Amino acid sequence: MDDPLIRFPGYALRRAANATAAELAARLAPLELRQSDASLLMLIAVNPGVTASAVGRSLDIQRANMVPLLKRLEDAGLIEREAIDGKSQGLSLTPEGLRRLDAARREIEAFEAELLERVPEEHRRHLLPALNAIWR
Amino acid sequence: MDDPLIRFPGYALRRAANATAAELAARLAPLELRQSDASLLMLIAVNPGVTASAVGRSLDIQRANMVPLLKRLEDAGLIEREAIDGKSQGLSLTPEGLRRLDAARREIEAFEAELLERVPEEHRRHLLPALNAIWR
DNA sequence: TCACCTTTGTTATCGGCAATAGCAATTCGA
DNA sequence: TCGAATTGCTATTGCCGATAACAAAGGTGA
Repeated sequence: MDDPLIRFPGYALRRAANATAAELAARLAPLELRQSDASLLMLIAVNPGVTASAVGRSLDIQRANMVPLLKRLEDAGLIEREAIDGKSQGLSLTPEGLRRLDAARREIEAFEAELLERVPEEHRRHLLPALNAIWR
Repeated sequence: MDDPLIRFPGYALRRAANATAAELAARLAPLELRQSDASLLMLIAVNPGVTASAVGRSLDIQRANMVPLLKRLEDAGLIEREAIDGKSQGLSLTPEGLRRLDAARREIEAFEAELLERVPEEHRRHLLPALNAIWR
């Protein structure tokens, strides 16, 4: 059937994001991690002691939505929280969190490589800068 | 803070899609349309009499999820359903649906133009083909 | 120092989108 | 014609994100 939508970059963006989200989710599912979990672990790993709200700001996750996320990661024994002052809490990975992140990183690298392979060579180097220009 | 994620096309894809989805939603909200509504109307407009499941296949919306979507559009007086045979139903726009679609189309065109303007000229023409290669 | 504004973490709730499982009715095809 | 596939549907679930409101703590300027 005739599809007038395929000429819209915005539509293509939505479809591409949906498709890849499903694939990444499938890759991370065996590790019992969701995409947001993985990004959180990555960010905490390179910024140990970072505050919850700072991570949220960087990932554009609102404070309110960070709560269940962090709780799950903590319950799973992947992160630790330590009071910085009476108000803020510093986040860090547990050894198990680090192990899980290593596994996740392998999946993510494979996923990203596969994603890039799908786009024709002539367009490949333009993808990241174009996407970043849209939201950064 | 240090962000190791920005080098991942998959992450950029997710962020870009989220950002633009919010913008488009804001543009369509005054028309009381959601993104999925608008794409549905567009598809029905150029394929009058098309079947519900065919639209769903084209947009990758499962049959089960089409039901509330179509019901809302019908309740709003934007589409009509007509039995084709005992099993399928043909979809078409009402006059009001056509008017609403015209308004939506203006918003969408403006949104898409604005989106494209954001990406630097050298990358611009690569965006659509690159995205389509990812999901098509 | 004190009053005020901001930040942080939290609860509770909602909306949009997509997925799964299962069902009844109908149509299609070998 | 009979089994398989298709269609529309109900019900439920999960993920992600948004909003509103709150208490407690920190930061700041007069």
